[in-house]
Parts: sequence; structure tokens; C-alpha cells
Amino acid sequence: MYNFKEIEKKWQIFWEENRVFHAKNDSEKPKYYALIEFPYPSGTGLHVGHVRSYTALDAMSRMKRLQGYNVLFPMGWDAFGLPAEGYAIKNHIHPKEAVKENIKTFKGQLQNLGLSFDWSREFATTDPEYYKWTQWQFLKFYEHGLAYKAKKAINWCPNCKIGLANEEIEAGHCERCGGEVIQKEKEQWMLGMRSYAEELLEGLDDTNFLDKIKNAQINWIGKSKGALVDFSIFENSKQSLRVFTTRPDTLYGVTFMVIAPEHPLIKENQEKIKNMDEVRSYQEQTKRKNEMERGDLNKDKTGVKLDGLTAVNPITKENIPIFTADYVMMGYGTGAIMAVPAHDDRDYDFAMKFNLPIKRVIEGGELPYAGEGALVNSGFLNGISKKSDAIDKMVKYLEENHLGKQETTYRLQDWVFSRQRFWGEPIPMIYCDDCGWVPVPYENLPVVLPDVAEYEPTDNGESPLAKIKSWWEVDCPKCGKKARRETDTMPNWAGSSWYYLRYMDASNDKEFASMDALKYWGKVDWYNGGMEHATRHLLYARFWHRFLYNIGLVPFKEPFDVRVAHGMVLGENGEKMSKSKGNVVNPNAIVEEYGADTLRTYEMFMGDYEKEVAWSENGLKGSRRFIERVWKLQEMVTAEEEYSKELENLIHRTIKKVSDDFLHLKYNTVVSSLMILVNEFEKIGKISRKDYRTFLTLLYPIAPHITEELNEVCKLGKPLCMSPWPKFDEDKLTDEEFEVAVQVNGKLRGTIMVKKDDDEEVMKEKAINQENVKKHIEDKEIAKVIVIKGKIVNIVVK
RNA sequence: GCGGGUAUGGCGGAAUUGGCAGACGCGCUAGACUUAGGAUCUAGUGUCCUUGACGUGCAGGUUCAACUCCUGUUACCCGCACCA
Repeated sequence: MYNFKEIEKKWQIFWEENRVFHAKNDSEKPKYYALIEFPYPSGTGLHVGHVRSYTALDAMSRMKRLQGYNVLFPMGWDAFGLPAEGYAIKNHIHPKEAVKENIKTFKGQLQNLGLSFDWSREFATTDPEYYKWTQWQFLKFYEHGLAYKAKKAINWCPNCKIGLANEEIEAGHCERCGGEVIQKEKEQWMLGMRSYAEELLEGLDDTNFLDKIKNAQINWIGKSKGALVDFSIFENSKQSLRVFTTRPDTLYGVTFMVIAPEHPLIKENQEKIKNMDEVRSYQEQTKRKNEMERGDLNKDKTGVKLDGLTAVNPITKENIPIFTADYVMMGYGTGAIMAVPAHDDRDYDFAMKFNLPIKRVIEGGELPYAGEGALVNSGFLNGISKKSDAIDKMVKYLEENHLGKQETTYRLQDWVFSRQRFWGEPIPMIYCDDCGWVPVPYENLPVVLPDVAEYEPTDNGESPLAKIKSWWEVDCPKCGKKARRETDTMPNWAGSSWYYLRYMDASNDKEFASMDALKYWGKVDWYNGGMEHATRHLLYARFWHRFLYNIGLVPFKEPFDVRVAHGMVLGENGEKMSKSKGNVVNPNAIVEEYGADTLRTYEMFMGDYEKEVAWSENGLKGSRRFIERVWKLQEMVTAEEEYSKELENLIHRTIKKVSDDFLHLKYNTVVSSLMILVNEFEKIGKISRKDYRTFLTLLYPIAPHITEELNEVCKLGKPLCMSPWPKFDEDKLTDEEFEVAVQVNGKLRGTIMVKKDDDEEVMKEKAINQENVKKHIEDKEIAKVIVIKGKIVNIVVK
């Protein structure tokens, strides 16, 4: 009887004891680095969604090992983060204790699935031995001028007196108390990611990410070409207002200007602005809006005219009014725009609301009009109908007259790197009243999180660490005077920005990884993760890596070669699994009842790997039936050592298909082609030893335990984990004799049997004489016969 | 609005990349074995007016031949977004 519990445990122990999955750093074999995003070890444990992607990469790794690769398939824990901190606040337990527990549970669950991780390289981002190097790398950023302090708005709940992460806000309200969230300015550490925009864009050419992932990155970086134009302020010709525009060709149509409420021009001219009170209250109003409200496209335009300030259109020399409005953002371009209401929806809406002149400069449809057309009312640009020509000409004019210049901007922002939280890597900086910011000397790393009992943030928005004087009060490393440690910690994205490098040399206590190890493993060959990380995590990691490359600490420009994304596993009702909906499937319970091999097979078979798919209990049962049939095949094994004659070609085809499909994320058809093979074995009622061994090897990556066991029980050879991947013979992919379709005028009328070496004439002959085909061509004239060798015959009749 | 993607039986999904649409699985129907069946086995299962016709979101087109290529269109999903 098939006792999966015993069998699965037995082989898991066998693999571990024989260190089958331990990657070597000095192998003669070619390397293969398969990486799956490491999980946050939550208290709720493993999700069936984890099982899907982990099994996929496990299968890939197992196949690659049999194909002769030295495979690195590691696992670790992304263990900093809010949930552990929340748990700590509630229960007054140090988060590291909770994390330890959770990791234990999580790891046990992974091991029960028989995943072939190299556990000797396991670590957590919360290990001081790991975050020592995260801090070390931060200091490198600082050394190279890429880490700096700046005032940035944070989400602030005035009720709880706490800074909030975006995830803690629900529709503008605090998740805990329901109060309104406002923006509060705070000094924060930033990483200069924006200056890497072009490199991050161009680096994508060096990768083989799925197109949808590349596109998500390109969108996020948001490159746009245009021009900077300076408008002088009438009352004060020394001062000018600089705008960014992608359409300098419409400069003749500018009838007013708009600046962001945060724009410094307002403060600089507060004396001159006659309605300063009104402006101030508008600024206050804006501050209260969070990004979501401000970004709501459906709302009416609001704004205030800056009374007393006038700008001059540098081309027409006309005086035009300046407004401040929250539809212009300080964070993009220059925080100021030239408004062309005739050809921009937003400017048009604003002009209508405030009754401002609208001047058409492009011929075409109804206003506002944004299409192609010849320029009018535009002086030296009149009549030009090609947009790029007009832009070029205007930019040239601006540059010659020192009124502006060509410019490229990016949506990508610098990375806000401070969090006012306890459970993160301490930022290794010290503030001294005399020396300013001083980095913690390298030899004093890691800066370790203290053991305390209170994890509540302070009510002025500082990290809980700010309450622990014994921790933050230190001597300045430079002058020795009393100084203060930075009490902010790093964001959750920090530790996950370089973990793939650490796996290459996980126990190195001299360096984050040795250059030899980095050179040997190179790029991650295959990186799998969720679509939700296609922008942020993936960009942070690429930025971090490119920086290390630029300062000579890693040998490759890009960290990842192939990046793929799995689809979500939904509940049986087609909705996202959640406790409240009661549709959560617990992988543990499935392993208990059906075994890991059945669960793994089902998750690979359930659907297109890249698409989301609903869980199906019946589908799971179908996979169990398949696994049981595989088990029963052992009763049909003959003494024959070669492939059975009847199935030889099918087996060769299956080897090819399975090997290919694994590389193209087509795990579902891997399983289906193996099911077809089982159907055939059962049909002929016997299976040769070689048939069985090959079949078991092909199934091994997906269902490793049962296949190892059957291989042993039937004494077919060495354990599969130490055996070679089967090879197919190109000549044996097609049968000697096979069926070919015959069409008449493109419609299927019958089939004929043809031999492999039948030429076109023979096929034609056979086709014309086919019974049913004859009927359809009898009294008609044959105009043409198309014969595609080995595929189809089409007879065209009149 | 910009960028990307998807659409195939009752359901999940196949289709060697232009060559027999619906592989494989689920579900369903009938039968066998059985005290029993939510176990197992066998057969069937796209639709219809069933010698045949129709059929891959919709409308056209190219071709001997279109799920596949081209043009237009609709719906849904994802990313970005008052981004200037």
C-alpha cells in the first residue's frame, strides 16, 4: 500500500543526510542559481500560494541538478517588519523571540513539502551577522554621497501620535484608531536612487525579465523628455520661474502659470503677494490632504491666484498670472508648469473654472485638443505640422536665447530610507553637535538592537529607540564628545535588496561575500516572485546592486537574469483567500491528508502558472488519483531492460516536452504529458524497467518522494537524486507510421495513415483515394493539392 | 489618459508557433463490481435541425488553410497617473 507519510519522511531524511542539495562553491560543473523570494515568516504559517511558486522552482532545481548543474537553491527569512513589531507591542515580547518561533514553524512546513533547499546557507535579515553587512553597505552609500538627510513628509496620525507606513492607512484614515491621517515633515535619511534612473532603465537590456515586469519598471522610472523654460517674474526681473514641459512647441499658447502649494517661490515673495492669507490657508488645506485625495482625478480643480506676482511669457513677452494649485506636484519636474489650456485637459478645466483666456495654437478638433496638427498663432513655428520638428525648433530657439534648455525628467524618486520603528536595522550614524553626522566606524558594526520591554513609538513620531537613552547616548567617534545615535531604522526593503548575494557565501564573517564566490555564482539565473514586487523590491535590489557594482564590490552590473512571476492561488470561490471569507486552504492539512507529492503535483497542474487560479478540492483529488496510479504501475513492471517497442517514440517525445516545458513555465503540461504516458502504460498493461525508470525520473522534480521510493522498490538503479536526466533521440520523436488529416477546400474530410518516408506524391495518392474524400471530389475538378509533409493534405476543388 | 496583458466546452486549461480546435484533468451521464459508494473499473461527453452544418469575445481582411497573422471594435485584468 502507498504509505506516503512514511515514504516522504524517509526520503527527506535521506536527502538531508547525504547533503544532496548542498551547493558547492568550487565545482567543476556549470553553475545554476535558482532564487525564490524569501518569505516573511508570519505567524499564520505557509500559504498554498507559497507552495505553488516554491514547488515550481524546486522542480526546476531538481531537473537542473540531474542535468549536471551545480545548483544553488537557497532559502532564508525576510524577518524585519511591522507584524512582528505589532505583536511585540501587544505582548511585550522582544520581536526576535516571535520571529524565532515563526521561523521554526515555517521551516518545518517547508521541509514537509520536500523542497530541495540548501539549508546550510539559511539566514534571517534580522540576524546581527547579516544586518551587520546591511549597515556596512549603508555606510558605503553614505561614503559615496548617496545617503543624505532631507525633510520629507511622513504619514502622521495626530491621534495615535505615530508615523504610519502606507500599508497602515485605509482610505486616508489610520488603521488603528480610524482618525484622519495628515502629512508631517520630518528629517529622514534618503538614498539617491534618482541619479541611477538612466542606469536602471538601460540595465534592463541586460536582463531577461518577462516583458510585463520590464514594462512595470519602465513605467515606474517614468522617463520623459522635454525642456526647461525660464519665465521671468515681472516685478522682479532677477527672479525667474522655471518649468518643465514636454511640449515646448506650445509655448505661444501659454496663458497662465501654476505652481505647487509647496513651491518656495511663495515664501520668497510673501511680501509682494497681496492675498497671502488666502494663499496660506490654501497651503494648509493641501497639507491635510493625503496623496490619495490629492490624486483623485474626478475632483474639481482648486487653486488661488498669487495676487501681485506676474510672469512674462519668454516668447510672446505677454504678462500672465501665476496661480498655486494642488494639481501641480512639488515632487515632479520643477513643481511649476506653464499652462496651455487649449491643449491640455487639466489646464483647460482650470481655465474654465477661473475664467482664464484660452488660446489655440494647434489646428485640429474641439478644445481641449491634444492630437497632431499644424501650429497656428505661433510666430516662427506657424505651419509646422510635425510635432518633433516644432519641438526641436523651439528648443533650439530657447537655448540660443538662454531662455531654457532640453531636459529629461524621471518619475522615480529618491528612496526614503528612514522608518520611525523599532524592528528594523538601526541606521549606523551618530549625530554630534560639533562634528555633525558621523558614520559608525566599520569595526563597530553591527549596531545591534537593544533588549527592551516597550516597543511603542514615541508621541513625537520618533522611533521607540529614542526612548532608550542608554542605547543612543554614545561618544562621538570623531571628537569623543557626548553624541546621539540615529534612532530611525531602515525600511523593510533594505535587507531584501542584497540577500541573494549573501547566499553565495552565507557564513563569511570577513566580507558580505567573497569576490570569488560572487564571481563564481554571478547573476541569479532564475528569480521567481510575486507581481507585487515587480516594481519596488526589484528596483531597490537592482539599484543597490548597481551601486555595489559601480564601486567595485560586485562583478556584475545586474543581479538577476530571468525574472518570472507566479499567479495567485485564490480560494475555491474565486476570491482572495482570507480568514474573514473562510476560504483559506492550509497546506499543512493537505500534506497530512494527501501527502506532499499529491499537493505538489496538483499545484503544478492546476493551471497556467502565470495566471491566478482558484483552488479546487476536486482537482486535488484528481492529482491524488494520478499519484496512486503511478504507484500501481509497479505491478506491471516486466524484466525488459529496454524501452517497450510500442511506447519508445512516445517516451522520447515526452522527455523532450518535459525538459522544454520546465524552462517555459509550463508546469501544467509537464504533468499532463506524464498523465498521457501513464494512460498508455495502463492501456498496454505492462511497463519495461527502462520505461518505468525514465518515467519516474521525469516525474521526480514534481513528485520526488514517491518516485524515489518506486525506483528503489523496483530496484531500477541509483537514487533518482543522484541519477542523470534522461536523454531523447531526435530520430525517435516521430513514429514510423502516423495519421495525417486530409482536407477538401480546407474542410476536414478524412485521415490517412502515412509512413515516415512517404514522399509528397505518395501522400497525395493516398489522400485522393481515401473513401470519404473521394465522395467530396468525385464530380469536381481538382485545382490544386497542397501537401505539407508529415502534417496535412489539402485538396482544392472547383 | 499612457503602457502592458487576457478573452477557447459546464469548469481549470491544451494546441508542435499558420496545418485534424477542445490534449490532460475536473464535473456530468450510463454501465460493471459492491451490503454500501463521495472507492475502483468500462464507455460516453463542444453546439445544433446529425449522410451534414456551425464553433476559439465581436466585425471585417489576408491565405489552399487562421485560436494563431493584419485592420477595426468590446469587455475584463495589471502597472503608472491631475507626471506637466
